[in-house]
Amino acid sequence: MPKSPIADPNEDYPRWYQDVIAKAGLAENGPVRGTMVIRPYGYAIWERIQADIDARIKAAGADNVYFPLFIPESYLHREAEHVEGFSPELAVVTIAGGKELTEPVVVRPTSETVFGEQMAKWVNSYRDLPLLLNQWANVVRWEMRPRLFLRTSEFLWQEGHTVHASAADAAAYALRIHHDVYRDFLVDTLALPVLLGRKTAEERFAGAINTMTCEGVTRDRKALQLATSHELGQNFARAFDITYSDERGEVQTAWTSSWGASTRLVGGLIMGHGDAGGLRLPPRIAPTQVAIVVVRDEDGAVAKARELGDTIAAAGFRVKVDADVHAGFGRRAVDWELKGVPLRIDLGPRDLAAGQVTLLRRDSGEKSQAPLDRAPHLVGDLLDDIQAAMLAEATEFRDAATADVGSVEEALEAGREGVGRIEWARLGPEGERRLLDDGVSVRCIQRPDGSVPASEEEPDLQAIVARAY
RNA sequence: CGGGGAGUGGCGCAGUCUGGUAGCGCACUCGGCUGGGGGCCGAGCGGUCGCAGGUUCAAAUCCUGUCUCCCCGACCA
Repeated sequence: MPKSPIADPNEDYPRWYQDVIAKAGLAENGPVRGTMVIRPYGYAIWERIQADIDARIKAAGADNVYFPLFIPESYLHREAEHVEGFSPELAVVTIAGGKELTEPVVVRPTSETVFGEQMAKWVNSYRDLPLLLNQWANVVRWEMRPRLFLRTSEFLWQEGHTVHASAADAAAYALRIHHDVYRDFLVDTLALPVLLGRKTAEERFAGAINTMTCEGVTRDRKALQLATSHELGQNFARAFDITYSDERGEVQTAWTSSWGASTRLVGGLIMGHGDAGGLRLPPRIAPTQVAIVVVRDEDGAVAKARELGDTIAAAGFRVKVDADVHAGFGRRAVDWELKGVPLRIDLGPRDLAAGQVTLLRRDSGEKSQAPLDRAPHLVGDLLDDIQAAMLAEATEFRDAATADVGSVEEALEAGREGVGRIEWARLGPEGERRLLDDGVSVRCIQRPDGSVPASEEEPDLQAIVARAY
């Protein structure tokens, strides 16, 4: 057995993560610290993530728009908590066109303020509500400790911004997005089981009255925030004067929400499913679902492989034929494994002689044979199986990493090792601060059944605690 | 900002202490042998040693200055 091209995840998880990104060709560091060059394979994954989330957002009734990258610095200052939260990580342009600007311009770290300013103009009557907008954009948050995909100074994301006539409408919509867009996408498409819940005051978005989160669990047993939805109350509506006339002609202040998910999702995918062999992609997100590998160019193997590839592609699957025989079989086998392609179909001399193909699942490593002419019909079921098995495995892993505990000290211990679950009433804000001193945070608060509570005051709430990325 | 390290072919590094023909692995190119899990042999391409100044017959190596990056601690999708 030759040495693995990547670090052992059990020995050095951070290095394993970097190795996977490099060897699978996902991304590289950009020339400026904290920036990221996303390579074709990584971007292909992001494009599929985008397409899926975008469809769900549209199904929830929001329309896409594009707002500017540059925001007047004064906008940020209009909402006190918002500036305070974002000031440390702002990139500010003070010189442009060779001249000092009279008012500095910030590179958007998020767009609540510009949206607020504009939406105030577009909302006049209760008939204009709800106003449901979304944009796909890049944002900049100057980070001290960047990590590819997980935390980069510039990242790509989607940010939704909505205006509603009542607190209840805004809350309901934010929750709807949380469930129908984020949770469903994460579970059904990325096969990542998530913990849903409310953020504590400590962890809440700057300017929000409530933040809801989807937390994933990585293979090194840390929590990773994968998507958030915020009820902004009337904080931004007041700051930007978003008002409307109601049915009786009385002027009312509106309620807003915002919600986002970023390129961090790619990091979540890597850390949620990857193994010692590299990346493992769930079939629904994999840019290439099936790789047909020609072992040797003999007896018309290449032509057979192409024919098989065409048949499978015609059935609607994303397939690539690897006829790059000069590279040697081992090299290519390892490469497809590193890239996490869910299903490999090998076509070698032995297969051809027997009129069969060799099937290899990336999720389990399981190898099997099937008649050549049957292969195309097996692909669909196999990919479905793999998708389901990956979700099941990840769920099992998460549950095994989770411990129910009864005291703050136990919660600290559990949170250091993996995920701890403790009654929120028992932990409380004091316990939360105690955990923070040792690098463990409350990832979210949830109901006993795992659903999102409507308020922190509900009885029997559970706090999920862990170390976080 | 505090503490620690590093700048040498595309990537990863040795050489620096003790100045004297710039090296190794990977990748790349060509040829051959191989071929069901990163295969082997041979031949090549490729570097003003971060930058500036100084010492010296001679500097990757010594001196001075300067810039940059990485790691560890305090913020974060």
